[in-house]
Amino acid sequence: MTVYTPAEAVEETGFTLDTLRYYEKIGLLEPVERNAAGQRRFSEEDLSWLGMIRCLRDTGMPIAEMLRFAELVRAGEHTIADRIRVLEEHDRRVQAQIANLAERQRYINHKISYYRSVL
Amino acid sequence: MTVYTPAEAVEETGFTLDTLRYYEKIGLLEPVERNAAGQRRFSEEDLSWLGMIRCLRDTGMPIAEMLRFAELVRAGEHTIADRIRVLEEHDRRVQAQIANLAERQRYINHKISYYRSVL
DNA sequence: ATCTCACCTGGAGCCGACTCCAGGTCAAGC
DNA sequence: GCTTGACCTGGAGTCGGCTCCAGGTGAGAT
Repeated sequence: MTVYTPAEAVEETGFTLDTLRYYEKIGLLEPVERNAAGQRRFSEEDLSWLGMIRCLRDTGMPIAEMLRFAELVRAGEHTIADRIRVLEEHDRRVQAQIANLAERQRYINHKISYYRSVL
Repeated sequence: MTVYTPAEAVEETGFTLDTLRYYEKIGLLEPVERNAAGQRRFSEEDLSWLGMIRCLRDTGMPIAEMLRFAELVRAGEHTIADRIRVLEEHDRRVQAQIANLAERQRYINHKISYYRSVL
């Protein structure tokens, strides 16, 4: 049952402490355990959930949708089919993002080639 | 020398009219020609530059950097080597974005598989 | 002629996602 | 025992990028 101080959680997750507090405040993170002095002590579970958050965030999922996903997770096992649906849908968007970036990248490369040709 | 009405420019570029006006206001777009009544008439050149803008925007380049690129373009032919540098640098970031998305997508897919396994 | 509709302007407002601040509390090293 | 520094809170502020609004103009369709 390892616990992590705020500084360690920052280190592990790559989020700032302010961001972690913000996520807790808006309910993206369930209320984090506290020590006697009221300081946060993050659990392994918190960190693993934050790993999911990072993944969703970095693939462009808006906070509002992450909140909905968080509620599914909290609601228990019977929402697993729903969670799969959310993730599959998101996966498709990520796929589309990648395709779009690759397409735009081709344009950029054409432009670079053109510039090279007129140098 | 085809010209485009605002509505046509919207149609062609996929930007809203407000966004086009905003881009002109901040100097991302050079002052657009006007007809006698003061209404904008976009040139082919404007549209092609907007195509570039769309590409850079959709690949995540911040407006501040697009502005710098716009200045290079305005400054004339002698900035072509600099423009190549900007685009190459950006291309690398796009590449990194794609790699990152693909990586995150793997995580999402693992999660989906896991959820399927516990259904 | 009149109406409608696409425009125009300057400036305010909005939204998402943080980020910062003031003022306070504890714990641990010297 | 004191200082330093990591942490706490609620709430305000910031930032990027639009988006909307009020009030007005001019041109073409009925």
